[in-house]
This record gives sequence, structure tokens and C-alpha cells, in this order.
Amino acid sequence: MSGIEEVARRAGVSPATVSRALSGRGAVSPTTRDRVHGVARELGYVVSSSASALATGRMRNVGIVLPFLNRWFYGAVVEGAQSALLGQGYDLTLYNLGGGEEERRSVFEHFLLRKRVDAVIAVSLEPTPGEVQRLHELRKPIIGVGGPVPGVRTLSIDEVAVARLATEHLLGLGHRRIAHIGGGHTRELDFNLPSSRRTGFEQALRAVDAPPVPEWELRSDFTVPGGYAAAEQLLGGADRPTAIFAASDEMAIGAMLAARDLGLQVPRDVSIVGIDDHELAEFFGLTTVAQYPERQGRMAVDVLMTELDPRHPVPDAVDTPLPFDLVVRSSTARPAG
Amino acid sequence: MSGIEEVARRAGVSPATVSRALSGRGAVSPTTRDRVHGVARELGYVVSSSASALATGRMRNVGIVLPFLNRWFYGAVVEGAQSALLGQGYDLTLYNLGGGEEERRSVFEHFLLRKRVDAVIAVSLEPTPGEVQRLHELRKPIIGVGGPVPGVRTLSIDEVAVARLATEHLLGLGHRRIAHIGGGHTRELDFNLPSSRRTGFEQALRAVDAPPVPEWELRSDFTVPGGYAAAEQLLGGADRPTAIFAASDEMAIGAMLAARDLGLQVPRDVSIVGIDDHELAEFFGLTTVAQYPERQGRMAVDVLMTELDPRHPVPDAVDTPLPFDLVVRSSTARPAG
DNA sequence: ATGAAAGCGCTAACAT
DNA sequence: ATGTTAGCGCTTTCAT
Repeated sequence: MSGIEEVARRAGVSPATVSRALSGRGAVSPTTRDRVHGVARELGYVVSSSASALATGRMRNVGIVLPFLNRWFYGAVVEGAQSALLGQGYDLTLYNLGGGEEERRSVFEHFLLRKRVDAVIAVSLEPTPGEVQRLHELRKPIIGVGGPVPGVRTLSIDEVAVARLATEHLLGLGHRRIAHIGGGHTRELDFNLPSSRRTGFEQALRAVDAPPVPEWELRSDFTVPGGYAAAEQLLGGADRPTAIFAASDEMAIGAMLAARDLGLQVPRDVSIVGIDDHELAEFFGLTTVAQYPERQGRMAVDVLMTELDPRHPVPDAVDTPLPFDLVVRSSTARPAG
Repeated sequence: MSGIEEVARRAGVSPATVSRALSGRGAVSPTTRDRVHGVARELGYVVSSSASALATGRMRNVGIVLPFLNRWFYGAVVEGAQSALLGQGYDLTLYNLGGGEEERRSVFEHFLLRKRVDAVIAVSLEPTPGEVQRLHELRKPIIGVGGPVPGVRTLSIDEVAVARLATEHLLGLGHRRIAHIGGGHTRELDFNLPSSRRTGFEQALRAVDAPPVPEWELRSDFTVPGGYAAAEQLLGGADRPTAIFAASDEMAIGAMLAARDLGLQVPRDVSIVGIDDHELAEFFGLTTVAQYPERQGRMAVDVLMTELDPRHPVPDAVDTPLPFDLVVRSSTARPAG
């Protein structure tokens, strides 16, 4: 397992020059640079990241903390972040906080702070003020994806506006009897995304003087079965809504399946709209408001990379709004009659 | 940002003692151990992983390489591995090889070998002999999940047996007209899982003298839409099979949806069985052969941990078979008539 | 453009 | 049980 010294010897230069040649920092004549690269390749030499990190203080590694991995949204964020990072020569280490409070504390205390990462991406997770302060003290950039965090740079869609857009689409089609399947109080999700979406929904209804019907506002858990159960309840009776706005595509898909099982046709008998633009939304013909999680992952990386740049101005803890778009497919139409 | 020296000073001991006290290696009197821990906590001191890694040669980090992240199976493997690792004080760094040949080479060349990881878990991915050799030279344990790899310790289910089990379930119910939706030649999956499953299917059929019908063996891509399209084709005509065995639950779910859209009832008109026990399998009442990806991730970690133990015997490159079980739900029944 | 030398912050012999 | 010492393998001034 050859070290820099071996490369230096074979290339007939000093270790310092090898370091410069390989890292691209510092002046090296083209000739020696090529020679060094040649020798390195030949020897299969790769710098030891720990030695390099110890000397420079940079790990070239970022941590991503999230509540789930196996929800489409999170997977997509991770994929986006990962591939952006790969392009920069950075690694991504994963902290999946499925396990609750205990695991969470352990991650923050023992892992993130262990100088293992240069920066942190927190997805749908709100670090406590203490955690934020800790990170700041260590001068580790942190960026939140999914909701504003006080004192932290964040990337987030305007949840209220997204919900309003979805609801307005239904209203625009002529629906007035609209139900909402929102999120419940998942402890895992720190941001109050469920209630923001509900707020947008209600705002849109009130704007057209169609006050929300309490019985038509259900809470569920962002899963297909959850959406199914809620829709069954909404559509099972005689006095049913003509449209459903679900706070996620997975719930919307569950609702579509429930409608079908109840002998209802979508969109003839009931229109359904979701949020996300899940990979299966197109397959199901689901009208939805697209957010672009993969791009969100990439953007988070871009922001971190500029903040990691030593000549970067003091980072301002602002929230950057993210784009979203209504994607109309075949699950929504004018109400019958 | 205080270092070990500061802790040593405040605790009135030498850095060496602090190191011993904090790492638990080497004898330290209970009194000083507690004192050191106290000071460390007070100062918020955490060892620098790079310094520690440089001194010990251990990163306490394992890499996981996989072709996708956003397929249920892979997400589950990662979750299992991650949580097992967390318990051991290890991190997990993710190498998602979505991007094809180029990205793959780059990961193996520049990342895994950069001494960033102590070991690697390769999921459904077959390292080339060159890559395996490289890893061996660096004495980095590697374990494959998902199929035997020459020269590498692996964990895998017996794909042929799994497929046979699924098929035999249908045969046992009395089906003889059975179709198979298998995997295509996805470049991303290195193991010939698709063909192994097909082989098991055909073996089971031949064993009861019900030779497979070529037109009833379709290839698809492991997705819901893919399964839907294949099933549409199988079930669209008059001369249709009475049962379908899909090589993954996602395809099986697609097939169930297609059947319904064609006005067919499952299982009355057609029985459908999958493989995986996807998180939605229960919701859809899908009969399937469960494999336990999360447990597979955990097991991979267990194996690596013992191999990382310095007093471990030379690892034997064997393949450990993994358990699987038939889970009968409501998508299969005796054929009509 | 290149080299010499001093660390980066720990850990592990070895001594006591 | 604890301290001393010598690295681990790089990077980076500072010279030249």
C-alpha cells in the first residue's frame, strides 16, 4: 500500500510536489505534473483521506439526516444530493433517523460532531437550537430542506401556496364540495407541513366563499393505505365530496384505488389531486403539484459547496423558495351534473 | 474547538490516558475514567475521526454500493445496514450507481479506495475481478448481497428455489396455465437474478409436466407500470393464463391493476404471485415470497463486523443462503371451473 | 517550480 | 494505572 513518499521517489520529486501535482493546488510544471500522475496511476495510489483530512481540516464528506429512506420523496432528495456530491468529489454519509428520539440524539451527539462531515443537509427535520448552535460553533454549514429553520439556511416550497394551487385547480373546475386528506401528527416530521397544507386548502376555499366542511378534513399518514382508508370514509356515504385534495401523491393514489373499489370512477365521480409528482403519478394519471426533490437535493449541495468555499461571505440564514408546478393529468375534471 | 490536550490538562492527566479513557481500550482507573468523561462532556469534546483514523487505520465507516435507492428493496437493505451500523458506532456512506459505467468506475477508483471506508457492502452489484482484487489488496472486507460473487463472501437467497416455491404454490392450487413476468436485461443489475427466477419457474412447471408456454414468458423492468403493461398483454386476449408469477412485487401489483382494468377479478379470474413482500403487498392482498431485505442489510453488517475484528480467521469466500417464505394472501386461489 | 521541515490530533508501544 | 515518545500520511508555509 504505497504512500505519497513512494510516488515521490519514483517520480523523482519530493512528496510536497506530489501533493501539489495531485491536488492541483500550487504551481507544478506540466511535465512533472504528468509524470507524477503517471506514477500514481501506475501504483494505484490514492491519497489517504484521513491523512489529508487531518492536514487540511476538510473531510470532503457531507452528512444527510432524514426521517425515512423508503419514501419516494426522501429517496429522490438523497439521489439528487448524492449525484451532485459525486461530481464534486464528495461523499455522502447517511443518517436515517427512523429510530426516534434516542437514535436522533445519538446521531447528533456522536456522529455529526465527530468531524466526520464538512457540512450537513437536514431533510424535513428541524435541528434543535442547541444542535444548530453546536454546528455553528464547529463552523459546519448546515442547510435545511423542507421547511424554514430559525438560524439556518433553508430550501423549501411554500407549502401554503402549493396547497392553495391544488385546491384552486379543483375550484377552477367548478368543484365546491372538496375534501382534504392531510397529514397527521407524525412525530418524525418536524416541520408543520401537514398544517401548512391544510391552511392553504382552507384559504383557497374561503376565498371563494366555500367554507371547509370539518367532516371532510381527514388526517392520515402519507401512505397509500392511509389515503385509501381516508378516502373510503369520505366516499363511502351518500353525501360525498366531488373532489379530494390529498397532501401527498401516495395518499392520493390510495384514494384513487379506494374510489375504484367503491365503484366510483375517477374523475367522473370524484376528482383527486395530490402533491409531489411521485414516480407513479403519471402511471395513475394523477393530477398533482410537482415539487422536485431530486433537484432540491442538488440545490442543497450547491449551496453547501459555496458555503464551504473559504472565501465565501458570511452565510445569511435565509429561506430560499423552491419552484413547484401544477401537473394536470386525468384524475381531475369538472364535477358531474 | 478543544483537542485531546485540553481535556488532558483539565483532567490533570496525559493525553494518552484521555485516549484510553474515552476509547475504552487500555486500563484506566474508574476514578480517572469518570473524571475524563466528565471533562470531555463539559467541553463538548469529540475525537477527531481523521486523526483517530490516521493513527489506527480504522475509519469506522462502511460504504454501500447499489444500483438504485428508490426501489423498496434497496431502501430496506440500506435501512437495515444503517441501523445495525449505528449500533456499532459506524457510519454508512452511500454510493448510488444510478449513473452508469462512468460513474461506477469513478466510485470504485476514487472513492472506495480512498481509505474512506473500512469495508464495503455491494448490493445486487458484481464487482469486477479487478475491483475485487483491489479491495483484497487493501484488505478491505467486502460482502455481496443479492448473488454469489466469485472470490467474495456473499449473502443471497436461492433465486431458483424462490421462483420454484412461488410457481409450486400456483401449481398446488391447480393452475397449469401459468405465465411469468420476469426481469429484462437491466444493465444495472449485475446478478442474473431475472434468469434465475425464470429457471425456477420453468423447473417447477416441467416437474409436473406442464411445459412453459413461450408466449407467456414476458420480460419487464421490475416496476409497477412495467408489470401492468406485461399483464395487459397476457390477459388481453381470449386464450389467457389462469395465473401469473411476477418476478417482483412491484410488477405483480402492476399486474393486479391491469387485471382489474381489464374487468378481471383477482383471484377469481386470475391468480397473481410476486416476490419480495413489498411494503404494499399486504395492502394489495398480494401473495408473495418474502425475502427480508432489512434483515439482509443487518446480516451484511454483522458479517463485516466479525471480519473487521483483527483476531478473525481468514475469511472464506462462501455464499450464505438467506431465508425466504411463501406468504399467502388473497391474490391467489384455485382456478375457476 | 521545487524541496525541507513542521505540524494536523490522535494512538500505541514502551517505560515506569 | 499512567506518562513519554514516536509516529500515522499527508499539506503547507517558508526557503531556495
